[in-house]
Amino acid sequence: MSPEAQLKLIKRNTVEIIREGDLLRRIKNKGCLKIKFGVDPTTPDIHLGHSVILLKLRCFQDLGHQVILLIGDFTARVGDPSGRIKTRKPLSSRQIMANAKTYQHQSFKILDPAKTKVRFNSEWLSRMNFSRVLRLASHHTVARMLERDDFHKRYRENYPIGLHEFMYPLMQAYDSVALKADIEIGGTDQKFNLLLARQIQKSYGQPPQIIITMPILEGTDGVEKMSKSLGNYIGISEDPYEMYSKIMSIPDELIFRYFRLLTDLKAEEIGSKEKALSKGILHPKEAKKDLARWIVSFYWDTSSAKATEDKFERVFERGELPPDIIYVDVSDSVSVSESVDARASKGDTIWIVKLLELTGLAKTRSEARRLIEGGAVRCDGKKIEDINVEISLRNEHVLQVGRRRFVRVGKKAEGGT
RNA sequence: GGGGAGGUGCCAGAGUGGCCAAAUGGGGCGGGCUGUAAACCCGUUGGCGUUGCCUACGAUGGUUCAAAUCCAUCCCUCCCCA
Repeated sequence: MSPEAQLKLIKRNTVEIIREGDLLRRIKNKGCLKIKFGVDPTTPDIHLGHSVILLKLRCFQDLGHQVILLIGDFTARVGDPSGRIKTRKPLSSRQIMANAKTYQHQSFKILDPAKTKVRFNSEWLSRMNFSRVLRLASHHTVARMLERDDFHKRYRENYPIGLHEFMYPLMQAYDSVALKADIEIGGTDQKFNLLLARQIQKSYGQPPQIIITMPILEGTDGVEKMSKSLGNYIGISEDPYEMYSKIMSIPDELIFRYFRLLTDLKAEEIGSKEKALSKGILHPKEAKKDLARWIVSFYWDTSSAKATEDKFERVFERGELPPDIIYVDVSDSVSVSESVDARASKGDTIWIVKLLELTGLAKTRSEARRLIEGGAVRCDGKKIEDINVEISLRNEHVLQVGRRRFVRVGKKAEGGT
């Protein structure tokens, strides 16, 4: 593909490319470029927010370039201060390695493993001695470090900044030196770090990398960026139904942003959907279902997407029971049941509050009580009004908490103790 | 090294001897409305078979009939000066 045509594909969805001219020139001169993407293995789960970048990397791979997935196993000991108001807790190296492995595994849902090189920055960073660290640090100033938005904010608001945190951007920059990266890609929140790497590369006599920033995807709340710690994320390894449901719960305003950033649909196609929606021809819910179906098909397959949609329609559009309610056998617990209360000593019944806790529908008994008091609990479709209800276990029951959480309970084994 | 200010629930932030499981806001959860969207309204938000009991306001110990609140020591953070 011609360099110009490549550039056009690469540019799609990017926020900024510094510098575009360099990129074009490098494609012309080198052909195959090394694209670095740094991964922070502090959280193991990849979500759709990450996938915005991973999809772009996939695009590079399809154009014949080489992707380097850089696992920041060493830097994870510091933790990226980006956007943080607090210093991060360092993880154990065992935890980091485990996360890194999961990360790799998940990223291959998008990336082509054959065209992905995985590297760990402990390879070079752990071997840096103090004099080399000093040399690296001498290339940057405190004033400029404090220009970084999050540092600036923390400094101004009297929050602590660990000195080691200042090293984080430098380490990340040095990774680019070690890898001789042609391009580094990251979210817009990484711009400072990405730019710093250019400067450091120059100090080390290397041509500065081209940097590409990608938009930060909003999470299911539609406001904050998608992240696990905020609990507004959609993981790419979540089961299809979970994934589908979460997509259906995003605010309408996000539908087309998701379409653009997360699907391969042609811009014109997305545009025409958008037009149809604003004219009232297309119901937002239908547009969202299209989106959900597309995404689930991408990360799983079309048949599970279809099955998931059926289930969704059944449960939420028609109010029927889902086809695959998880079954919990509570026989053991029944026998152990503290039959302090005479009512419970019949042996074949179980207190509803306890049952909710056992099935995991409530984390604690107090929570179970609250749910019942709030009118959220149903047994076989009938609302539970009384906190003291004993559920007979001679038959199987369907327990429901809220609108979408179901569990079948029963007693299977004969013996027990 | 010297001086000063602080550490409260998931977060922010009141409370300075009993009326405090701790105001208020945010977030979460649940209910209503709906398209499982948003907005809005209501309830709830430490544990426990719960008109009561237990554990909790940085940590430990003390004063007191009674401590988030007073005292001592320790740990941590911030500011100013050097």
